[in-house]
This record gives sequence, structure tokens and C-alpha cells, in this order.
Amino acid sequence: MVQSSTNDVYPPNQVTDMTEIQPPWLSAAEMKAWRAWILTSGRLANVLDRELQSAHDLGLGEYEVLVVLSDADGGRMRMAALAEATSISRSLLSHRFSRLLQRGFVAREQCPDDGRGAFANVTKDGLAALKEAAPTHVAGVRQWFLNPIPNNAVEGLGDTLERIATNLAAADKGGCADPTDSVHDK
Amino acid sequence: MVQSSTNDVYPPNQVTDMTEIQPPWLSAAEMKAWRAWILTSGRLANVLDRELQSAHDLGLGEYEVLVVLSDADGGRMRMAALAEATSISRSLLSHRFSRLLQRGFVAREQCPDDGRGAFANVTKDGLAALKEAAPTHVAGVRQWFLNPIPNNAVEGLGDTLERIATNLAAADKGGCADPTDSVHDK
DNA sequence: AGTAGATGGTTAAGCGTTGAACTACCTGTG
DNA sequence: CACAGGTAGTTCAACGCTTAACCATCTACT
Repeated sequence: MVQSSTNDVYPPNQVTDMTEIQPPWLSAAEMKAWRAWILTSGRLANVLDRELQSAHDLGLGEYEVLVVLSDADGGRMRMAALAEATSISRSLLSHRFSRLLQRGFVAREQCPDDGRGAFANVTKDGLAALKEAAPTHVAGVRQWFLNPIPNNAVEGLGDTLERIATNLAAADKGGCADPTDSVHDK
Repeated sequence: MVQSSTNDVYPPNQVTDMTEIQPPWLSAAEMKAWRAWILTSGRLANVLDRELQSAHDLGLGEYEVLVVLSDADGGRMRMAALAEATSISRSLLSHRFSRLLQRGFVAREQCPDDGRGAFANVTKDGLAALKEAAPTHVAGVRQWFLNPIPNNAVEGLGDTLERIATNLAAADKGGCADPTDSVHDK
């Protein structure tokens, strides 16, 4: 069905010059980076989630909610802001939040200024759970994510990832505004 | 509840020298890279999945299955190999596969050598769907993932990601073997 | 003031994913 | 040859996530 060793969906691998190809397909280096990204992002989330789950009965997503919340001024945030900071939908946050609520890790607080609004709070128990889980998490991040990165590359990688994340945030909000932030801009 | 502007779960930000801290917490640069990773990986998968879903009624995961399968020799693979190549569990693959099966994009084939085994095949329709969806997908990858990466950084990033992915693959298989592949090895 | 539309947040129903249990088959050992 | 244990793949039940609808409140315009 497919005779050559490569498909024609990603670029044919006869083309190995990575500097010229633009719209239609991906150069070899681009494709390698993309496929590695796909594999890495899936596996990394899985491994870290499992580590956290089995050691502390806390999902990576729940952990993130607690981290962001605990880092917020006064340990509280509006739900919408929390959703955005953790990059999940309001609906999903609502679900996650009520799971954390049942465990006593967070609390709701009426917002005085806005009758619709609510503040999310971390509780003492939530902070305790966070502190307990943090070493596991940080060790996992170091082992699986940071260690394989060359020391002098961490900073550059951070910049790049931040640029990608920022573009995507704009996409999620403004429907589909084309990203204004490309490093290839002259 | 939290007085300082930072929490004590990720490293206190008094510590800004990123070269020395090791086991306990993350340096500022490390933490920035990690948090950007978390945001990026979630958002990127969401955006690309939505693009593909709305334009071609195909999930990113399904697309990946078809890509890997179409790239395989003869357009067929054993289920377990396919699961590993796409980095998902056998169970999940089984589900995804049967969804693709219902749409006629793939087919099962008895494995002659091994009575338990099965080959996964891409069908003509599957390849057609793939070809149709590919431009959308590649455009998205370029726009959201590749464009924000400095041109000269793509290759290095690909190497780094591949290293991370390889370590994680080992972790998923051999239970919890410590990663032998760290760039910090002297 | 009164109304239309936007926003904050939750809820309901359906679907995808997960992990364990299960069937069938293969492999090695006595 | 029999049997124990491992492997390939699917299925079941539980759970988390997504989408759309929903209510309440706020804002802007007439």
C-alpha cells in the first residue's frame, strides 16, 4: 500500500535540506522535532501524573491548580483567572475544583464586588498536601525533563516554550488571530 | 495564607542563581522552562486537535495512528508495536482502532505466525483521509510549534526532545529504571 | 428605568481514557 | 506431554473531560 519507506503525509525524505521548504511539508529536522515533541509531551505527562498519583493520590492537574493558587496573592484567585493560569476550560476547572473541595484542599468564597463571581482559596490542608507532594513532583521534573536538557540550553528552551505558549494563549482567546510573535520576523 | 509573592513549593525566588541549586528545588530558569512546558504542551495539543477535528472530523490521536501506520512497511503493523510507536496503552489503541475501523480507515488482519496476534492495516480510505487532513495539520504545526522556534534552534530542540522521549520510553517499559542517558554525564 | 447582550460560573449528557480483569495463545520447564 | 507463567489483544466498569445549555448577574444603550 505504501512502497517507499516513508509516507507522503509528512515530507518525503528525499528532501533533506532543512532550510528551504516552507508551506507544504516539513523538513527532516522539523519533522524530527515535531514527532519528538508529540512523544515527549504524552509520555512526560503520563509519567509525572502516575508518580504523583501513586505517591500522593493527587493528579498532575490537581497539583497544578494548587500550585497556582498557593502562589497567588493571598492564596486566592477568581475562578476564571485560575482557569486561564492553568490553561484549562472553566468547566474543567469547576469539576476539578469540586473534587479538591471534597477533599478539603480548597474553598469557595463569595466575591463581594461581583455577585456572580467566586474566589478560589487554598486551605491549610491544601497547602499541606502540596508541600507533601512537591518533592516527588520536583524530583520527577528534574529526572525526566531537566536532566536530559543540556545545562546551557535550559534558558533558551524556556524562552522558546514561553513564546509558543503565548501565541497559543492568544489563539485560544481571540478565536484565531494569527500569531504576531514569530522569531522569524525581521 | 501565603504572605510572600511566591510559594514555597517551587523554589523561593530569592534564589536566582540558576547554576547551583540541585536536588531540592528548581532554579528560576528551570522553573520557567518547566512551567512554560506545562502550558505549551496542554495548549498545543488542544489547538491542533480542534483544528483537525473541526476541519476533518479527525482527532489528533487518530491522525497519529494513521500516520504511523501509513509510514510502516507495507502499511501494516502489529497492534503492540503500533501502541508503542504512538505512545499509548494497548487498551487505548484498541478503542481508537475500533473507532477508525467503523469509519473504514483501518482493517484488522489475522497474524499467521502468532495465533493471538493481529495486524493493523491502513485502508485506501484511511490514506485518503490522511492526505486530506495533512495540510491542515502541517500548517498548524508550522504556525503554532515551528514558527516560534528560532531557525537555528530546531535541530537542537529535536535532539533534546528525543533524548527526553527515549528516557521516558525506558521508564514506561522497565518499570522504573533510572535514566542512563543524561547530558550531564561526564 | 428597561431591556439586550455579555460575562462568571455551574451543571447535564455523552464520549474518551484508564486500569484491571479476561480470553486466547504461545513458550519454557519438568 | 503436561503444566506454569508470560504475552497479544480485547472488554468492562469507573472516572475524567468536553460541549452545550443553563442561571444569575453585570454592563451598555435607549
